[in-house]
Amino acid sequence: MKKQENVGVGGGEANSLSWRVFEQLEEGILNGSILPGESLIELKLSGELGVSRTPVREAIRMLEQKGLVRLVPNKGAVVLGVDSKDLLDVYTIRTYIEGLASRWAAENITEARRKELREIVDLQEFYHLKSYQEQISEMDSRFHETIFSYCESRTLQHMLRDLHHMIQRYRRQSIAASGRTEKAIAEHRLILEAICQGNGDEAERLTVIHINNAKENLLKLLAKEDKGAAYGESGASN
Amino acid sequence: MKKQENVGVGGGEANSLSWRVFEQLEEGILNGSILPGESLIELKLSGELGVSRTPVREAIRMLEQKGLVRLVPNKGAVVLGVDSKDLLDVYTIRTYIEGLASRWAAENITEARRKELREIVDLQEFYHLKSYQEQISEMDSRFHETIFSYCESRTLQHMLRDLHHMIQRYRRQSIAASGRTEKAIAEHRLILEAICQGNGDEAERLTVIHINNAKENLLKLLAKEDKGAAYGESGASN
DNA sequence: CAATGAATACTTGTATGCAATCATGCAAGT
DNA sequence: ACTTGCATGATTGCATACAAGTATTCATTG
Repeated sequence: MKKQENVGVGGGEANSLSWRVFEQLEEGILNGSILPGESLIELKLSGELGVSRTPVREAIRMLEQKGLVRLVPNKGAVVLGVDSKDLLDVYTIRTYIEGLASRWAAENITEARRKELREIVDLQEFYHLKSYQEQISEMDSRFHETIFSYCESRTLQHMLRDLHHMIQRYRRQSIAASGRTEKAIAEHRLILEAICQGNGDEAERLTVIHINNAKENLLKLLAKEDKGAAYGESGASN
Repeated sequence: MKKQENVGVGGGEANSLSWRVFEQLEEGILNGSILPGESLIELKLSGELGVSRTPVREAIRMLEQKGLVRLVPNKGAVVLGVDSKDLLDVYTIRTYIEGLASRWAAENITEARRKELREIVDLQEFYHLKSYQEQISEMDSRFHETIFSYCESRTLQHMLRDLHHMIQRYRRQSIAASGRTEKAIAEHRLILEAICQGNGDEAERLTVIHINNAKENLLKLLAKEDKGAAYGESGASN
């Protein structure tokens, strides 16, 4: 038991087929191209993806642990998907715990982290001025993910990562022409400052408000959708 | 070669070898019999458990999704385990979201559920009078699990189930001779009443307090442990 | 004796084969 | 027409086979 120097896990997930299949299926489920109720048939998938059943099986097992499919005895893995109720639940849950992540991030702030976080918000502002919607959304995700990577709680980070995965479809589709972008960036900046100052109370308070605002936005969007409007209008920046 | 058993698909998850291996490994990791840093070698495990590599692999993939092991390219799956920092984090996180589960449970209360919940607390009290420690703990788990099965949020339930899994070792070992049992049952009863009355605010408030108390208890226990005392004394009932 | 390089063993990743189980459809009988 | 029983096919669960990469060991050489 000597030899340490393992592969840096940061970012680089395993490059195995199992993982690629998993990510592909997850993506499909979360962005809606694989519909809830659908059955994932190992043989069919392995044919379509050009791999054998083994990686497909493993991917399906992983999806099951994530709660994205349910294994039904002789029917295959039936897709559960994420409906609008789930979406709202996720936002509510985030209201409850993402503030905690900000609090902990504030408690664990370092100079390098201050710099990194600030850069993200600056970039987001820059992209906003340029109206680069795609990048705005990208920075939005980065901001939140960076914060909870600073919280130094494996458990909380894991939970938040899963939650963010679940809502990525909504986030991506709601990027364009957000009336809230400007406000959201301002909120990000406030949170940023609180975290940089190591003010956990304030960071938490502001984050809760921020996510509540995002949730209100989602509610409006869902109401519009119910009235028949399309999906991709109104605000992102949650 | 090995006994084929009539295994079959029956039950989908519970009966499959993969599932059993998964549960066995999970149990081992969470109760500390498989130590953090240890490598799970597929061939070794498949030999020890008398199954082939396939179910072992699948179990390991599941553990990875749960964050209990980390797959290292050519070293196998290295166990991450749950240290006391994780334990505390879990309690803190529960403080933030388990109240939400109680709130939602209160909002979705029905007559049948009132009855079921009440029975659990009654039983716990009964076992307390009889000093059946094992059953007290069992009812403790049942109480909380039942509540978040009523919250009707797949996501929240999933998250809480995982959290409870993570701390099951502590809960089990801290059953005996809890000075807090009586107090905890009283708190359960208060929460029960709030939920039964559909009073979400109160249910949430009481639950937060309850879990905070349990957390304080854990802190005391960990402090004692640091001073060299054994693990299994003092309070359960979280 | 130390260094180096080749052989070996270990470990995972992927594919395939086989058995068990369940769903489905069809035919026969009442 | 409705039910029952059987044959067939679909699908999973598990085991094994094979390939590839890596760590380790050991022998050879300077």
